[in-house]
Amino acid sequence: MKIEPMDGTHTIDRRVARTRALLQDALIALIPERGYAAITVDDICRRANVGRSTFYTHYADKDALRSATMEVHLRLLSRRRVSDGRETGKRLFEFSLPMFEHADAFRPLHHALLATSGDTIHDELRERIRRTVRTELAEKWIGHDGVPVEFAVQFIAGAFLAVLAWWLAEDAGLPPVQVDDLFQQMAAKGIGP
Amino acid sequence: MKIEPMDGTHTIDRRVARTRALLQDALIALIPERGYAAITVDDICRRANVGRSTFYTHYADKDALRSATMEVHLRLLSRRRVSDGRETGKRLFEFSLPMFEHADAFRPLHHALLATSGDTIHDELRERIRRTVRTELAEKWIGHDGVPVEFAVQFIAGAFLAVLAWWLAEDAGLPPVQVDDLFQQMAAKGIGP
DNA sequence: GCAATTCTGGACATTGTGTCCAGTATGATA
DNA sequence: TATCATACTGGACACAATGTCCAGAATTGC
Repeated sequence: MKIEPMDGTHTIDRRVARTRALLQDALIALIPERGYAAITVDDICRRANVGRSTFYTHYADKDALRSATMEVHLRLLSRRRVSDGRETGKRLFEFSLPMFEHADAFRPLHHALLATSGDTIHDELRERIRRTVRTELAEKWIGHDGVPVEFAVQFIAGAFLAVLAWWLAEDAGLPPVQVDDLFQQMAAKGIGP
Repeated sequence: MKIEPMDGTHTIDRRVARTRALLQDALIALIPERGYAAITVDDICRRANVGRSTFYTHYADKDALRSATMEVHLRLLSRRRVSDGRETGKRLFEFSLPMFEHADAFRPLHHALLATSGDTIHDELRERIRRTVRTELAEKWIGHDGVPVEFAVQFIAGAFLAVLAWWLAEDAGLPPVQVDDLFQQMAAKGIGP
């Protein structure tokens, strides 16, 4: 197995490229079906029509394959962002549109990467939070500007869980009331002035 | 093994209670150390000083233990919210403060439940998004009202990923430009008028 | 105290992992 | 097209973890 040049200058053996592509595609195809955790190396190989021992000459394990797959596509994404000529400037969150566009173009991949099936540990809690937010918004929120309620639900629930996780990881202690204040404030007014 | 009454009316065998508590505590203690995925049933039992065969008389597998553990604590949370007498009214997101408070009171549990260690599938992407947001905010954002930059990073990154996942799951197609618009709008102005 | 229930440790079949190898097929190069 | 280097293959192996089962010991509820 030749070492792949970092700059992508010269091509690698066709067989290598073929095998890796088959394995990556197989993984992407399988994730929505059973969820990442339930997939075995053997599953991937059978789907890809690749010998199991071959798998291990390319990737150390299932996680390595996943990482490599992500790496390839996120690299594509960065390249696109640089080369598409939109001027980079003062507008906040310029990453978002290219990301949405890339996700749209590679739906199966991104769907696989973000599917709740990937890992069940957060899912129950997430769903619970979403339900709560949904209920509150339905009762007290006058949707405006054609923002779908469900969009707001996802936005708020996602932000909340991220903040909660961060706050718990940082032992440096804001008291609960204070984090909550920040959350309420940003949920209500956003990031702008 | 007696069936536990749904209403919690009468108590169960002391041994059962003891064993279950030991197992749940062991799981919570182990998650921050190795991450949920890497923990084996045997690990849990050794930590809890409980025979492995005993484990299986209480829970079908590791996931069942996790679910039960969450269930117990989320039940506590709902009960608290109802009974703490804060009037429920027009304010949005009343769930958040009780949740922050409960998380603070049961730090190890919630830390364990939300730790990125749980499952690695999203983590690389999450971290990447956070980095991007962090960079953009550092360059273009005049933090205000004493909102820590890192708080904003977590808030925005969390919201973005949740929205992205939802949009990909819903095949009903908003075009990328439109989702992005919604995202930008809500990130900037929040949910209020 | 006594019957009922739970805990225990060990054995077992099963599944998935990761390594290794000798033989075969295929691509790169000239 | 010939030849050499490299990649693929399938099967065997040791190992780790899962989930089931059991008979005996320990604890509990009454």
